Order: sequence, then C-alpha cells, then structure tokens
Amino acid sequence: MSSLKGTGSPPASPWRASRERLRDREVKREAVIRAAARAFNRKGYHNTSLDDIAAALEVTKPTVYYYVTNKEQLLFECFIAGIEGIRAAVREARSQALPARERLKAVLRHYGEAVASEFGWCMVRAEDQDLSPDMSAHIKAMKSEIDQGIRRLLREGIQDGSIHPCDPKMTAFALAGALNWIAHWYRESQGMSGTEIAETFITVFETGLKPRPGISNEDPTCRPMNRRAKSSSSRPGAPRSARSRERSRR
Amino acid sequence: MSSLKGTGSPPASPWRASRERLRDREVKREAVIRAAARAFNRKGYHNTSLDDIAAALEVTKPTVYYYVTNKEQLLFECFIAGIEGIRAAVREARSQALPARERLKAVLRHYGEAVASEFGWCMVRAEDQDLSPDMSAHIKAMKSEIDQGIRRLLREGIQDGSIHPCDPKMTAFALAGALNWIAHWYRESQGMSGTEIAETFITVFETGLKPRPGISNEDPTCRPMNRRAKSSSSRPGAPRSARSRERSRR
DNA sequence: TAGATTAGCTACCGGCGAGTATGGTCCACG
DNA sequence: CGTGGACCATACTCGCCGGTAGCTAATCTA
Repeated sequence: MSSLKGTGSPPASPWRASRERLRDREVKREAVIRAAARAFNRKGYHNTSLDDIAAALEVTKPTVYYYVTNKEQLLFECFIAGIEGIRAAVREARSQALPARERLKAVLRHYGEAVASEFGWCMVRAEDQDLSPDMSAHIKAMKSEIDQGIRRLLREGIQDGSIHPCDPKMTAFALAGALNWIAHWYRESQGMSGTEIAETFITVFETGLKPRPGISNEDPTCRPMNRRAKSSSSRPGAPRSARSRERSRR
Repeated sequence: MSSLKGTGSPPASPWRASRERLRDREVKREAVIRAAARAFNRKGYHNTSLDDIAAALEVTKPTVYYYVTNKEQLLFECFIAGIEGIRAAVREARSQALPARERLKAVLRHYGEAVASEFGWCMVRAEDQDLSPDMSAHIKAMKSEIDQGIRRLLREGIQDGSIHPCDPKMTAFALAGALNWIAHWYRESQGMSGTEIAETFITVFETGLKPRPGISNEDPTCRPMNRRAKSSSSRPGAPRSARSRERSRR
C-alpha cells in the first residue's frame, strides 16, 4: 500500500471516468480501503455492509471482492494504514539525541495525528473479536510495540531527569487512553487538527493539574479553544524536529 | 432497577434449581442484564447472540425476552447500570465544601471504579449507531452531563487556585479518555482494582510529566507496579485473550 | 484477428440470528 | 378442584448480509 494516509481527498470514485481508466489497480484498492474506513467510521464495523461500501464507490459488491478477500481483511488494512505512522514515529524516537521527554512528545504528536485521521476509528476500535486469530495476533503485536516504546521513553525520561518519576506502565496507559479516545469524539469539522489536539493534551500531561508556581498561565495552549496559529515560540526547547520532518510517503 | 451495581457475583443463575423457583422477577431481570454485560464484555455486542446470553443463564431465548423487550434495551440497561454511579458522584461533588481539585479527584475515583466494573465495557463502548435515536439521545445526555460536570470542576478549580490554568474542555477530554480506556485493557484478574487504577492515574494527572522539584518520588503510587502478578502482557490497545470468534455451537 | 487477461455486473446461495407463535407446566387462589 | 396467570420451552419465520457462480465487455498480447 502506498500513500493511504494522506489528505481527505474528495469522495470521487476512480471509476467515474470510464474512459481514462487508470488501470492502476493499487489506486483502486486504496480507494476501497479508504471508503471502508469512512463507512466504518460513520456506522461502525458491524453496521456496515459490503454493499454500503460498494455503493459509496458506485460499484457493486463483487467489485469490492475483486480487490479484497473479505470484510475482515478490509478492517485489518484500515488498521494498518492508521497505525503505521505511529510505529514509524516510535522507531524514529529511539535514534534521536534529545531528552526523552521531548522524544516522547514527538511520538504523542504523531499518535494524536493518526488517531484523528481517517483511519483513527479502525485503529482504535478494531475489536480483536472481529478478527481471525492470526490477524488479531498481528494487531496485538503492533499495539504492544507502541506501548513498549512509550514505556521505554518514560523510563528513559525518568532516568535522564526530564520526566517526573512515575509508574511507566500506568502512565503509558493513561497517555495512550487519552489519545485513543480522540477517535470517539473528533470530527474534522471542528477547528483543531489532530496535531493541535495532541499538543494541547501534551501540555496538560506535562504540567499536571496541580498548580505550578513557576509557570505562567499565559501559555496559549491553556486558553480555552482558540485556534491560534502555531505559536512556535511559546515554549523554549519545544522540538520542532519531529514536525519539520516530512512525512515519508512513498 | 435496584442494586445492579454491586460486586462480581458468581455467575450462578437464579434459575439454577428449577425446582425451587424463586419467582422474584426483579432478581431475575437483573441477572439477565448482568449476564448480557458479561457476554458483551467478552465477545462484543454484535458477536453476542441472545441465545448466548440465554445459554449462560441456562435458559432459552424466549425466557430472556420475557424479561427484556429486545437486544437493544439490554445494551441500554447495561449502560445505565454502569453510568449511574458516575452521575451520582458528579452531583455529589457539587454540594461539598472542598477545593475543586479534591472534588474532582473524588469524581475521577468513582469514574475509574465504574469503568472497571462489570458494566464498564457497555458504558464506554455502547455505540450510538447500535441504538435507536431516542435511546441514543438519552445516553448522549447522560454523557454530556458528566462531561459538563468535569469541566465545571476544572473551571472552579482554576478559579479557587487548586488547579493549574488549562483549557477545561480539552482537559476534560483527556481525563475522561484515559479513564474510559481502562475498559479496554482492564481485567479483574489483574492485581489492581478500578479505584486503585484511578488513584494512580490521578497522581499522574496531578503531578504531570515534567519534574517537580518539591515532590518526592517516594510516593508509593509512583513505584512501578508494586503488586505485580504476571504482568508484562497487558497493554492499552489490546483487550486480552477473549478467545475470538467463539460461535455459539448448538 | 484469436485467445488471454482484466474488470465489472446480475443473480444467486446459505446461514445466522433477532424476534414470535403456540402451547405446556406449575402455583395461587377461590 | 379447576381456573387463571406467571413462567418457560419447542419450534418456527424471515430478513439481512457475507460470499460466490458465472456471464459480459473491454483491453492487451501475439
């Protein structure tokens, strides 16, 4: 699969112009997966029939089966499309020379972005009861990889002094839970992007609820819901490294 | 409904001795709902048939329908059973003379307890796509009530100085998300209770990731997983075993 | 131009599971 | 003692949906 992650492309279906057939099987296949993701997102996995997906693409069910073996695989592919970015971010975080808290923040930003994406729902809510044992195992392995990566960053941060001592396991659960839950309430219509939401969450997690005398409450991320421009200067040492790095789309 | 919330009662069914019929309708009705919650918890809503639920109670499907009008209502009742405790806690928090952060903490403790309960799954994952519009509206209203209650506590805490300034809406999302997600990974088998987990989360949220010079790291909740059973397996995204796709064999 | 390959459609099957029709059994009460 | 109602089982119906068979038409290849 090549560039499934990008951009809310308009729902135009590649079948439309039957004249200039792209004959690019991969493009169509991705369109099927994206349509499935959108449908799952709206109606849930079990309430979505393959006829629905086909209708959204203005084709019929056998056509969908021409690109995909079964419904389960459709869900699986959506999951992969969503989680791949996070895995990349986790791997990347290990090879950087920054305090662990900064590397963790970069991971969380990508995490939030992925969860708020088109595939966020599938990524977060794919129940392994709906998948065959081997696919379920795949998914569990990937989720575990991410979880362990976050725990490791927490441990490293505790050791290098950039993170307050805490239970890495439980803290990772709390962080991942807060971010995962974005998929339940986020709709693109709202003002904020996934990255912005992640940024706001990160501020909450970093600062904590208990007042910190030293820190001003002028921090723009603490103002209620304006969508400021990206305010790159407010916090010293904020790593734009992760942001500047272009998404690897191949 | 009387006391559905209590205690992981053994899965004994009140029908057991068909000889000594209890003939207590309310008791049986609650047993049905609890059995449904357990089944949904294990296999998911859509993968659970009413025959499954009936079988768990050692009765047949019409018996279930004798106590409940349809499957949807079953899910709804489970939801109510789970969320009622949180609503009560939110209401109670308004009539106390404590700093808002303390009242918020009390709410979050009840929240975590509810999410880790038998009905946590139903409460958290009841998709409103699976419910009729009016039931969905009920549920949304209750969820909103809780959300608004948390936001209010945050605002009050910011004003009385017990909570560091933050965006109440986003912070409420982060808190609720972290706690909701407990339902995805928590299994009673593990060592911690729901309240204990909530307590740990609260510590994380209060303190924040950034180091606080004043605070000792001797806080027992910050030690990694004091009473560890065979941990190392559970992780946030992956609800554990739950033998996938167990079909009702007849 | 003939066969092969690609891509899509119409029309169907099979079963699973929600919900029901019907009737039997046990108890309470008169 | 028989009658009504509460309670539960057997044995269905029926619609939906995942998946398939088999055809057609276009394009490619040689």
